[in-house]
Amino acid sequence: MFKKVLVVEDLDTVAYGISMMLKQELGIREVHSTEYCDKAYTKIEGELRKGQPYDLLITDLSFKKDHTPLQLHSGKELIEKLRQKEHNLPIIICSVEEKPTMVKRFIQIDKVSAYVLKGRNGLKDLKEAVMAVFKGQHFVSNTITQLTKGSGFFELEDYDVSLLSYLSNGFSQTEISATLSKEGISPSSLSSIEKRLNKLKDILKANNNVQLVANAKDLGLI
Amino acid sequence: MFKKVLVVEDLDTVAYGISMMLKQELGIREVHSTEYCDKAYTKIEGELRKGQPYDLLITDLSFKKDHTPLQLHSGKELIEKLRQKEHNLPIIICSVEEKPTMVKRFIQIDKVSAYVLKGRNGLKDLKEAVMAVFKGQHFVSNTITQLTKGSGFFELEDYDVSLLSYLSNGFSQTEISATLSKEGISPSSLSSIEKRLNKLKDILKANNNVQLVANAKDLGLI
DNA sequence: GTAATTTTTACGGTTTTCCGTAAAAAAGTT
DNA sequence: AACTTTTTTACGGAAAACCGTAAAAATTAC
Repeated sequence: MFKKVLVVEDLDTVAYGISMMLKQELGIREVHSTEYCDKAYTKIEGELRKGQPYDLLITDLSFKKDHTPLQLHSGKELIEKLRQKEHNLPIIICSVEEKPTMVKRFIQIDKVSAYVLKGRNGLKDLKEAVMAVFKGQHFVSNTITQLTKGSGFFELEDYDVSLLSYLSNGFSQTEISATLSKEGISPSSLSSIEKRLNKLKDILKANNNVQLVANAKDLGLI
Repeated sequence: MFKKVLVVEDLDTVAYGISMMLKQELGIREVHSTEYCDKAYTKIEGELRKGQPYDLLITDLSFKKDHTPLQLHSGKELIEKLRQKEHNLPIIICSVEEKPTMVKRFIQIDKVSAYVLKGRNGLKDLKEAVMAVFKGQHFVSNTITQLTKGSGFFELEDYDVSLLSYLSNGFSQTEISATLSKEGISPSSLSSIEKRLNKLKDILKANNNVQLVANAKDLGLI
């Protein structure tokens, strides 16, 4: 089994739970944990230089902002920086996000070994994942593989979410159009934005932009 | 210290972490946990009938939906049903939501003893909360009390909240005016409604109705 | 009871959203 | 290459939101 594992997770409750499981149920002796991606990166580099590198990285994706200034704001950025700097240790992502396309991306491009969905079986899945990865195998939580098959579920693109986000921040449609075209993001015309928003109103069953944003908030999309 | 505690939490990682902490650090012998609010309710009732009631309830607020049909969909509903049925055991909420008005509501109306924010200090806070509640005191995580103090915490009238609520349900200002005058609620004129909404936009720092509703959602006003 | 103040309502003008239609551009097919 | 389909953009009119001003009504003060 792995001997030295780093857990990156901002919720201390979760970090504690994972660490305990790794130690008690998998008998891993050295389990370190940190609440920030920046610290995680320096730790990984540091231990490597000491000649005592980590065997495995388990990381969350989203981290709450607080008042410490950071370079790396998400698990995604941490992973990308690690791979960019040729750190090849196996990585397990442990997150509540269940977007199939993202998961695929992580596994194919960033060579992530496993994707565990935090949920009713999160910890059991993680245990399985660690064992699988130790054998050189991959692991993805069931609920996600199910999602990739049944495509009846609606999934919004980042573009749509950003529109909703702009709206919720008080931008008018005209202002959104101007902002997008300034940033070279397409489509950017007022007309296209209206069309997208109409599609979203249809999906989220809203009569107007106000209700649209309200419903999006309720669903946790923004 | 409490002797018999029920933890209601859908993420097994979190449930595991909390349970371990309660047992190991606070020496609580009987720690049960469940992933559904419905089960939580029946357990509480059941143990009470057996004459071995729980001393304390620790519950999350939001639960992921899966394919088991449920009566109680959230911690809020569980708590309300318990109080309605005269279950007076102390309750600690442990959630990621940090909406000041909600927290106040829980403490004042539902007689919740503590509100712990899941975050970098979630587990430490929870430990403190349990000890405080055992002494008959209240506990609210720091980050939340900061929010209630800092940058103006406003008490809105029911009228204002109902306006926001109408908006979030897709009503136009004209429709709201018509509805209010039909129900004999004053003021009901379009002009007055505009004026109120302008005041609200001022208070909640919003440029337009869309942002207004978004911000109101963030604060848990609606 | 009258004056002063506040609240509610009314109205006009400008901007933005909302909604349909349609052209222009891009992407995909054969 | 020619055609079809999809995506993006353009435009015009109606509805709604936005913003200022001001009259009417209700409250309060004296």
